Amino acid sequence: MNVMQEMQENLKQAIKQAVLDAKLASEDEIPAIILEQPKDKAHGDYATNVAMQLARVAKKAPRQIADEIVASLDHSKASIKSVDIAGPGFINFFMNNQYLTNLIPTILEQQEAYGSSNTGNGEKIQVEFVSANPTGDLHLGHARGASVGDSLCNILQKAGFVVSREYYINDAGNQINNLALSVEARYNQALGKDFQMPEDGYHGADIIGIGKKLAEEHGEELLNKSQTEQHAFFREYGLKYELDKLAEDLKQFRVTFDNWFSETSLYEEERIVPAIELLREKGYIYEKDGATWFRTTDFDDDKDRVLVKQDGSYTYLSPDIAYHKNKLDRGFDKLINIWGADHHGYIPRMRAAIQALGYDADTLEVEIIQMVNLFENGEKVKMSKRTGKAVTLRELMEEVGIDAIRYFFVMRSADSHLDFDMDLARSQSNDNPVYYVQYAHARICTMLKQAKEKNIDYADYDASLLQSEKAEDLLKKLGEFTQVVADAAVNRMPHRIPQYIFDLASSLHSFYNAEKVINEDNLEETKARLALMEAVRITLANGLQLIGVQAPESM
RNA sequence: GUCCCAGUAGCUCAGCUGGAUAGAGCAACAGACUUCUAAUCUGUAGGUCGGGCGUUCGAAUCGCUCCUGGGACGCCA
Repeated sequence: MNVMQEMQENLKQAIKQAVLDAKLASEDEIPAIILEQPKDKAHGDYATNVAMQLARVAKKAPRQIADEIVASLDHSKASIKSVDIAGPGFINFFMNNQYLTNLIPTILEQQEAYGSSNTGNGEKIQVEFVSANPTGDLHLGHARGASVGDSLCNILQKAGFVVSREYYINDAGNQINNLALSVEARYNQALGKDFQMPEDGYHGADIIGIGKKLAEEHGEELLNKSQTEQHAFFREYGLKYELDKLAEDLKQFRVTFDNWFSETSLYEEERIVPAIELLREKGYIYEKDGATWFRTTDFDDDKDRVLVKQDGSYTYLSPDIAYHKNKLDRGFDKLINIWGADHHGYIPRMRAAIQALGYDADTLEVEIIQMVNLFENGEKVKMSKRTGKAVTLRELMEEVGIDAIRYFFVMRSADSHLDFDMDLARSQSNDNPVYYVQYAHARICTMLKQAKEKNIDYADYDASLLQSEKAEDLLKKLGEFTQVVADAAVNRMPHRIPQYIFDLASSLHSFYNAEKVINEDNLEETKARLALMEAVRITLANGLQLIGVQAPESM
């Protein structure tokens, strides 16, 4: 627990005690004390609505209850400076902000670790994200999933969860046959032959590239192989090429995985039949119309689902059940899947599987990432996988830059549709929020560098000299960081982080414009301010790290 | 037809486990660089929180209903 949380906890305890002392309610009638930070500073540092909540229990008017609570309150215990009663019955607390200065030594000592907590208590969470089919380039939707997924993982780790990042490779289904056929077609075309693309072929530029590469490396020699050999070759070659490219693009995007899980391995290790048989033993399987069905309607799905088709092959759900069983067998407490919005209809049957396997439905959480619309020159850019015209992550990284992409995708809540404005993301101007935050970091670096050049060592700073309103705003903001990270983790809301660091950067810029940090006529104050600046720098850098954005030392 | 997401300032969005006068960025307007980076700051203006009904001390937030936009409803993956 850091100084902020400790102080809030003390305050809550003091309020609770006051309620008891005033005999307004019994121990178990008291609701959880909620402290909020009022938007208006005139309403104090913290406020509680407990008097209103108790109105019914105590059968008194909220304001009268508030009066009685305040009268019983032990001011000395919780760094309370003064108390007000306002509005319909809010109790506003003005804190003795001396405690805030304790934050600076804490932050300077913890460095990269500042913001971490044990909120997750070591809970083991597996996060599966991106998992794009290895049949083409990553596009905007995947980029959003990658940004959100990776950031969420970072945040969870910082909040004390144990995280494993996983990518599920769909390398077994029909789409891989189509990939092989597409590669074959592009290879033949590259040799100048008239060769039609298959019906459900992949039209991306990457596959044309594979065809060309094969034509250069092998000439026409591949055509001498048998049909089966050719198909197997194109399949393996295409798959490897696509996977290497996916991993490379993601790595460049600063996203790496602990595990790449192959769907084919489920077949090779014969995990699918046992998974289905397990469900059969539990009575959730039946045969109808020559197919094998999973009775998902036992668990809130609107219709039952086929596992084995009439022709004996599996539907997509079968390996997926085996896969999730495997995940659970690996001992994770919680599974988080990050899916595109077009898969949301798939959630009920997957949760049914989790429950049929004997786990709580909420062992599996699915975070849905809503659609991304791309705008350029004020117009919506059409995206189509079929024609291969989609804007790829790679193109985007080259044109816009990784920092801006990652910031843009994480700054909005994932369940909102997102309009990605190419021109704004590309612009190196003050319209672009990512630069605003980075600039704050760079500004601090410049100040610290200049202090060093002037041989000002602030190791013996006295933080109690930071008494101005702007400095106090900054300190309060700094103190919130740990809680913000914990909330973002628990509620799976990575977008809280960009919001927070934007606010922190704003407080920094405001402070910077109001007060000169380096003032050689007042060394003591300078030292205190330099220490404050370093604390802000560390916090900004830690926040940026969580969302995979760089913290430049100069701009 | 059923289900999911969204509808908040001119634009893009926060706020949604119910709380005080609904916030931010951009755009608009007025100011601030002999000063540690003006990629900044200070201020002004801008709203029937899609509509209606309900729940209660109190609703952008919860419930019902309707409207609008997007998506999903395969023995595809």
